[in-house]
Amino acid sequence: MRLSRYFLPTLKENPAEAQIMSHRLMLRAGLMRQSSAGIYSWLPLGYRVLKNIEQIVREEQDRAGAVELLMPTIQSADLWRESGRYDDYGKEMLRITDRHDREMLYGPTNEELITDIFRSAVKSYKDLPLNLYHIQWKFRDEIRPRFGVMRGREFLMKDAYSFDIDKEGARQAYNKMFVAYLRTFDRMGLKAIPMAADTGPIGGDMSHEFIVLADTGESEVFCHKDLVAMDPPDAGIDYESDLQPLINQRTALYAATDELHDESEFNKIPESDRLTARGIEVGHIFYFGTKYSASMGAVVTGPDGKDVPVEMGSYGIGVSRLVGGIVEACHDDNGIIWPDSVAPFSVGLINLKSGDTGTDNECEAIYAELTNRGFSVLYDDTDERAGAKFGQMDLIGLPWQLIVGPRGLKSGVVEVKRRDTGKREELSREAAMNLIAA
RNA sequence: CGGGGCGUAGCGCAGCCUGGUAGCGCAUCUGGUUUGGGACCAGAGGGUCGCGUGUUCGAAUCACGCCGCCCCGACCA
Repeated sequence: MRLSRYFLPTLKENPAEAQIMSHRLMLRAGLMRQSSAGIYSWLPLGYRVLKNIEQIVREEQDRAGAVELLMPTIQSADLWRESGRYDDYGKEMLRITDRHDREMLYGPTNEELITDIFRSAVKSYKDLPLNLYHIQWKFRDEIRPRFGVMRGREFLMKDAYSFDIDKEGARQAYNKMFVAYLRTFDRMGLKAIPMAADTGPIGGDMSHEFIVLADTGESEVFCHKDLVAMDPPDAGIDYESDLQPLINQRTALYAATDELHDESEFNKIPESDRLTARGIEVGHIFYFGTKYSASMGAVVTGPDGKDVPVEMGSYGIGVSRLVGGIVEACHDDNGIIWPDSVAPFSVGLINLKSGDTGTDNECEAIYAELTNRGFSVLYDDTDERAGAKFGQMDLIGLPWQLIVGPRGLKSGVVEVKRRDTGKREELSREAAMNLIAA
């Protein structure tokens, strides 16, 4: 993409309304714009990041055996009356009426809808286990939206719903999602730590929040240091095998958010292994048994010929929140530092003297070859000053910067810079491209 | 919803107290000089001062009402 033909409205100054770093950087780097409180437009650069994150989430859900579908944003109130939540949900639910005065709502979550789909189509235990998910916009009329996309009212969420014949099956479904989440967040360059969460009336140990460590996170978290160092499960992991030992290994060590923090338990950890930090909740998984299947009549016939309500769980990932979460965790004084896997472009190509035949030709050649090799390149072909180009490129945080100027060309080199380490090298064109490709 | 703050050019702000021709920096446009870390000179464009009502000869400025946005609390991916 040529910057001169792109739409990338960056800002040199901090917008007054943005208080935390990720919000400021997202506005300044031209990723998104606020359209009203808690509601954002995604600009081209931010939309690319959002899509990249969404795709990683999708790939890991698919790998774990979940099946993607798409449910609507607008739902009928009738289903919510069946589950009893139409009244319970309160003002957080955006309620609307259509032209015939039918009561509708903008979905804040989809348990009712998925249960309805399930019950109308699945009748036998032989069709289980089943895990259905979608990635769709949700609306929750938060009392106070804040921190940009970290707590918007409209947000993109992946929500998966598992259906099993019994509790053992539900546990395996839960464990699959647990493992998938570890992999998902790791692929985005995040350290996400599973922490026990309140299980509500169901009880048990099957609810976890996944918390990304970031200095400006919303909640304070306490955990054993070793949890941070653990490697994610391998891509080749067999999701049909018994995952419980792996889960046990991840949940044995102390980890809690401030709500569930137990100071005396925490103090049993040797002091040097204690970690107190701040975190952002990016995922939440839980098992809720037959809460919806019982009230909504989602039953399957078991091997004994008797109908039983299905055991369910739900598994959320805040996709749009993750954009903010990643920026919050990955930035420096000069701007964002995207992890390679979610970066909007992998290479920023800077022509230091646009209009100069030498640098123009060199950049065109590099641009063409990198593109041919499958890299996404943002080519700054504008006639801005060098300083402005460098500043903007650091701000938007692409992993690689390739800098082409007349000075280097004289000696046959271009400069390659890694955004995360700041390391620069002067290399021949070919060597530079090989370095990026490696 | 309770408490606090803000709304003046695309962005950041001054002016308001003490009413009298709407300002500054950045950005934008034109011409020129520049060009390796957010340039310089000269010129130009851009505003129903959030909206409404009132007070007044006269309102960005005073009063009342409304709307929007931000921050602190309860809620959450």
